[in-house]
Amino acid sequence: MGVTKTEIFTAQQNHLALTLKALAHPARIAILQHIIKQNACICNDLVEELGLAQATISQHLKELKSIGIIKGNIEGTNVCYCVDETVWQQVKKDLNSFFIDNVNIEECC
Amino acid sequence: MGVTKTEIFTAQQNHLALTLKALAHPARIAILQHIIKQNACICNDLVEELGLAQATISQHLKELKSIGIIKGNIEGTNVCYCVDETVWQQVKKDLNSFFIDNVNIEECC
DNA sequence: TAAATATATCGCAATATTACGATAATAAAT
DNA sequence: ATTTATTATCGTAATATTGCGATATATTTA
Repeated sequence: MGVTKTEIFTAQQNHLALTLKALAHPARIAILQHIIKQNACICNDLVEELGLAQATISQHLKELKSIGIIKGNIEGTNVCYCVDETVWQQVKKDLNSFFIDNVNIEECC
Repeated sequence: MGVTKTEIFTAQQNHLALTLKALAHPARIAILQHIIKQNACICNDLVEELGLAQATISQHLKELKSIGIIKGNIEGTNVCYCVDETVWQQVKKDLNSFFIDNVNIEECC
């Protein structure tokens, strides 16, 4: 018990859920917003900007990387993070599909 | 430790994160899709459709209700669930804002 | 009133998430 | 080579999530 039963859902449902989960934390939303605002940024910028420990920021970056929505380029001792445009657009598309495919909503009963 | 530090984020960031979290489970995505497909449905339909225990479905419905995206009308011993159109549109708008306000994405470094 | 039906809630066990200090790994600068 | 700077990973504590059986609640039917 206590484990999500992924086997009873479709690949699409599981994938969308994983994507949403990766985005479903205020720190990760803030990280994405900051990366986009600055076009790119290094881990330490986020530590100062958000006021979370370096280990915590690094962990959140890892989760965002896990769905591919950001990528990091090594530049000396820094790692420069930016959004992966292709994945970003795909996520946008997946969410739109979910909301647009289901348009004819009527009120209840 | 181990608790999300909501106080260091904006209300908008926290709200979007909560919304995404409520949607970030395959069962809840499946529930929403089924409700929309059937226009409305009762809890027991979902139990049979998804193959999760009645208590589990009820809990997932509660989480969806917590962000207001679904509402339930009591009809005898049944509760008829459907999407709250206003909230649905608002969620759609919030997500669009997040993705559309951040359009000029460039590749990294 | 009693039985049947549908849903919600409680309590619990298994697992996952969140945050952080400590430490490792890597590259630049001295 | 050693120090400095940046990031990743490990280990751990606190908390949250997931799923389900058992039970409570509420309405309908017999």
